[in-house]
Amino acid sequence: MDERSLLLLGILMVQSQHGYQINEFIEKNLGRVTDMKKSTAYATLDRLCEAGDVYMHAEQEGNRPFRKVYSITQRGTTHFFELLRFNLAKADKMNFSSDIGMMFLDHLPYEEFFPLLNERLVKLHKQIELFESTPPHGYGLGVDLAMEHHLVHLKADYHWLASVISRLQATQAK
Amino acid sequence: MDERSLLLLGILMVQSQHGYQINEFIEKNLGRVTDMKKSTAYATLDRLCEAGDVYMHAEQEGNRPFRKVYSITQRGTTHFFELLRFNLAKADKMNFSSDIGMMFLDHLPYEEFFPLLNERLVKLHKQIELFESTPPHGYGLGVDLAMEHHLVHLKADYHWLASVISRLQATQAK
DNA sequence: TATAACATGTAACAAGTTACATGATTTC
DNA sequence: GAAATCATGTAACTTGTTACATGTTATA
Repeated sequence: MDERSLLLLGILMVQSQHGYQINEFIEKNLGRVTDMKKSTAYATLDRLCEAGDVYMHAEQEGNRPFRKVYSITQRGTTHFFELLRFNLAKADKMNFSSDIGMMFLDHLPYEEFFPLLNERLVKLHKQIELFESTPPHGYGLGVDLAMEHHLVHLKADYHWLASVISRLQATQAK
Repeated sequence: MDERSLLLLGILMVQSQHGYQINEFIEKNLGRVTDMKKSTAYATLDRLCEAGDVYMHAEQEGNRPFRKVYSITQRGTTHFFELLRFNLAKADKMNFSSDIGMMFLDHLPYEEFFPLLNERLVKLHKQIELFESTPPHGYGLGVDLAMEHHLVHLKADYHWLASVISRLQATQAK
């Protein structure tokens, strides 16, 4: 919703782009930061257009498929800064869907939940490796910080889970 | 969706309860773990009923408003364990809406973003304090672990943000 | 000549939220 | 007698996803 708009407006703050281009940029570079899908982006761009935050004009080079090029308007720029300020001052509400399962851990015997948690630990480890093997984009300080933020939480999650597993193991050993 | 069902089934694994009771339990004790709203719970209970995971019977004590008491069925129990195993083995996909804003930090001058990030830091601090001032529930190992998990991420977020602020300050000072 | 990449969308669906509606009973 | 608590919902809306539809051009 608001974050989707902020994302699109922010991308258009750099330069005018057409929808496909925007979607590609998101897919290739921001897959970790957002999960917005293409059709959502197209629809949101439409909404921003209607709201006057963004201005669209069609372009066509030769016989290539036509494109809708979006540019941010003055109004959109103002809106962007509003959304940005709000977003930066806001503390994320974090809720982790895995906490739901965690709460009911007690219903499974050790032999059951131990391999399950280990499976999760391995998945987290792979995500971290993937992250660390990817070089920084160089799209600017902000983007790098966002990536760093993500990594911090991945690692926190990993270490916590590892500690849970070893504590549970210790309890079991008694 | 699946987590909502898991949550409700898990609550009913302990004992049969009526909707209001379930909602109250969630509101009072699990507000940190889930953001499910009352009407969603009622609707989900209906769906679980239709699916045969849960069995409903109406009760009325004297003249008090009637209640729908839900009990988990054999099928529901099986389903609960399926959902639980899947949930425990799963790594959360984490995306933080605040990362969107972070990415565009560069668009604001230091004098602007510094107080905004500080405002966020204060909010995080308050959340952590609130968390730590609340005694553990004693609803079991799993619930305590889920709370601990939440706190771990809050603290990771806090420390990261503090480090970002001091690094940005250092850059600025040059 | 097939298929990947370019470029846009729509329609149907699913999930969840908000705000409202209802009505009894206990408490102040 | 008013307000809070008990107990349930429904209808309208928002948001987002999935899967499909369309047609061109470069590449293998």
